[in-house]
Amino acid sequence: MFKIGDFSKFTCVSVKQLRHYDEIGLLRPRLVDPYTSYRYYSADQLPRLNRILALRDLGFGLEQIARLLDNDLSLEQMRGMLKLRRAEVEKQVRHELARLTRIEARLSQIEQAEATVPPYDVVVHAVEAHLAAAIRQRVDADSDAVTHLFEEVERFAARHRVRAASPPVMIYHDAEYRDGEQEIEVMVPLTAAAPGDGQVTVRMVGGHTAAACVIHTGGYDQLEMAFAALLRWVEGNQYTIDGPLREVFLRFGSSGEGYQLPDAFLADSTGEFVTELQLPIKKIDS
Amino acid sequence: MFKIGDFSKFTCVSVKQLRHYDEIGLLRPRLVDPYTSYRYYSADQLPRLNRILALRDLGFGLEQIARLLDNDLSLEQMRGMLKLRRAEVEKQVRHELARLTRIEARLSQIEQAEATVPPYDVVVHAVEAHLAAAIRQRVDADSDAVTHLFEEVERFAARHRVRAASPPVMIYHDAEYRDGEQEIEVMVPLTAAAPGDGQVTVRMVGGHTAAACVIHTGGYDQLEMAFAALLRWVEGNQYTIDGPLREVFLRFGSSGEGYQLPDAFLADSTGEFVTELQLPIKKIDS
DNA sequence: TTGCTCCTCACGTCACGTGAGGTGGC
DNA sequence: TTGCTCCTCACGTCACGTGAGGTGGC
Repeated sequence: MFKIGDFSKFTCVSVKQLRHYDEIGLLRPRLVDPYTSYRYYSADQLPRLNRILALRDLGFGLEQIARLLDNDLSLEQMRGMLKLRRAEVEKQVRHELARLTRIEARLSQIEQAEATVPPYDVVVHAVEAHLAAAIRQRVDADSDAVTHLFEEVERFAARHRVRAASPPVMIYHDAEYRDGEQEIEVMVPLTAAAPGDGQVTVRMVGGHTAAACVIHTGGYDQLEMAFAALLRWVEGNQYTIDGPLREVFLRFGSSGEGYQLPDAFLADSTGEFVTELQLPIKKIDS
Repeated sequence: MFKIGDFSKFTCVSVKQLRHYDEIGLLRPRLVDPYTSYRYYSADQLPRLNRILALRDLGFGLEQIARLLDNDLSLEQMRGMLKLRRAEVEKQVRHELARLTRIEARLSQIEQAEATVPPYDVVVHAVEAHLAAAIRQRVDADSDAVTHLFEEVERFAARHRVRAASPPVMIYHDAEYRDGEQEIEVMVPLTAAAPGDGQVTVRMVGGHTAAACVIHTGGYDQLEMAFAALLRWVEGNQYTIDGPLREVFLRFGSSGEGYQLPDAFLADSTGEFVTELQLPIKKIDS
């Protein structure tokens, strides 16, 4: 029989750890002195402790280990648990490797002089499907024509009283980005369906499980830089493009911002334009 | 300006997360209504939020991110942080890969019929250096000669009143394991130095930063199985042997157990022998 | 007697998730 | 008025580490 300190010393398991295992019932001391509450461990308990440590080293949680030890399950079950664990660890490794790639990408961004341009932070998030009033057309994306199209869909939504409190969106349906005239779709989100007319279509706009996104602040003439950063990120991180580019107009002046608050809160109404670029992506090889 | 729910929705950041970032001062809402305590966020804040999310995805902690954002440091500093982070993630990956190897080893142990033999749980821990009274000799490790040698060092330690409360140890100095006569060293730990005599040497026994260890319960004639399991584990997990095998006699009958408690606590004195095998190891390629 | 070891609370960790219980705006 | 959204506590997570404050054994 060993006092906790000795047992701790030659097992290389901290006293606190042993007490913790006692507390959760994972490894009870063979004997506890009723007067002093001193814990006494027997050499018999070493195999169990070692089994606990070995399973912990495989990444099992203590509660799970308790079940593994006490139900003493069949080899087949044990094999199942191990394979599950293996899958989890493999996933973890993939995750950390992807993280490494992101870090490398960021480092090389610093190495290159591009660090002197405003830095863009690329973030991956989902894009929800939603109902929208939309107009799709071939126009010059830089022209006033786009503004007119937005006015049209906004008028449509206002007329039917179905404008949802989310920002307007523009989708670039051509694979390539900006070269004069191209196929774009302007739209505003709706709270409920309304009958379309000759110009405006009401449709569900599909979502994406993952899109690489950047926020661009300032005029639209510099959106190209944001898009370039987005493309570099997507390539550098082993993704491939999986859908048309979306532009979300988070702030674009005071007009048409039905989803904004009353004047009292328009503290930032004089600020610059804020636009999010969303590029649907998927992992290469999956 | 957006209410927290809307801001949450199109950033794909949970409301609770935004409140948390507010609480720790990482991302304060542009405006908080003094009457309702409602939080209002501005589109201006999206770049900062995206920066937070991007850094978090690289694995930085929130407190660290706060420092990175508010001190806005030089490119050189940022590069240093990233390289540090990269090193940590690489370490993490190596750790998870080693874990994968251990899981694989355990799986293949199950696949082979060896699973029917008593399962040994191999654990890696340090072996402390310590002072000991020792006798080193070429003898047959299975013979009574070993017992006599232990009696001798125990007598020596008792005579000088320097016996430490740790179990006796035997070291196999030959590279190979058990084949009749070999070079072994028996020893008991001491609390203080004492002058050696013709037979007994007093010396510091070196420690090891890592040893693969198994607990064997039962007679010594089956220790070979434990050793075999140890060797398989060491090979299967890409380690190489880095020192002589050690046998620690954690329980070996009631005699000579000066580190045990009075009779009242000898509840397990009739139990089987308990022995730990310790094989110093190091990682291949490091 | 003095260290040394042991004990039991109790709190901290990290980034939120999950209710409980209550209020403001359409 | 009824939902819906927002608010503030407060507790839980996971495997312990770190004191604080006190006691038993040589």
